[in-house]
Amino acid sequence: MPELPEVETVARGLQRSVAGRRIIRVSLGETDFIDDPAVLERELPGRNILGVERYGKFLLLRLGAGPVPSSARVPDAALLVHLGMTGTLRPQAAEEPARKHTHVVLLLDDGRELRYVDPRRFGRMAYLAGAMLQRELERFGADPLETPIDDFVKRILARRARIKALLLDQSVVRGVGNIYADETLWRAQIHPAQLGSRLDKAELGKLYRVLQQVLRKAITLHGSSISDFLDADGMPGEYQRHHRVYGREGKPCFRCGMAIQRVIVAGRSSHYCPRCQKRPRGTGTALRNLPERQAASEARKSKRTPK
DNA sequence: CTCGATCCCTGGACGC
DNA sequence: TGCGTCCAGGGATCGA
Repeated sequence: MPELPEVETVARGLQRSVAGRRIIRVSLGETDFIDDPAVLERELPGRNILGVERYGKFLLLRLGAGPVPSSARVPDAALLVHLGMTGTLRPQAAEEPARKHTHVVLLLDDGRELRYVDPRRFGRMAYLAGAMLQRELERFGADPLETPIDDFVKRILARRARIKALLLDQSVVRGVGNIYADETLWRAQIHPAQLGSRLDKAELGKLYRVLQQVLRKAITLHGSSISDFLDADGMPGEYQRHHRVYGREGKPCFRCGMAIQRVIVAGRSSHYCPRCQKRPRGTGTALRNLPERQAASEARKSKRTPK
């Protein structure tokens, strides 16, 4: 579940530990999560890692020219790495035995290996350069920590989906995932199924501020370690101790004591307080996934799934 | 445009 | 102890 704060944590760690290093050799294991494995093997050896940045939920390893003539004009190039649910990217001593599910190993010029390990292979890796890289990055929306409030508001109001879906939509804002969406909505006291376009100015302002607060606080605590997230130094994050709703179904709301509920909104489990986050008063789709309706939906589902 | 459903994948939780 | 089953989740894709 690496989201923006976790990816930021990893990016900072890698910036410290591998920026400036040169990639000597590439070894691949399973490659079904790599856009084009052959391109990695061809393009990475000899390239310098200029720096490591976060871009939404992606790590961006900026790559230098490598062994091409210095007269040649080299387009911007980068290795994009999405950690999916269970991915880790860490430099390790070459002597250290490779863990199971190690799929990409980049041998560095100092003898260490930058290893990508991902049991579920929900991640993604791609080498992109020039216009291809540009086009790929443009698919994504605004960085929630960088974009001004007017732009944030404009992006929400331009759509008619539920606010939870909009926060998760990487083309609206990049980097927010299920945990931080739920935590933000609880703190902003907005129901996840509320239509984004129905939020008033005050609610949108609060949402914007709370989202930034939550993400910034999580970054300072090195993210949330739910199951196995570790930063680039192998250390767990601490933000999970600040979770108010995520993973707290049935437990009392920190604000009012009511039991936290979990429903499916936008296809994702969504945790919220039914008292603090008032249900949408609107019509139509906004009401579809409320708990009382979900019971009926569950019943229907199990009926037509015999075995 | 937005929705739900489905697939991908493995490990961990759970029931028996 | 050892099965089987379910579930988690981001993102791509497809049909409604």
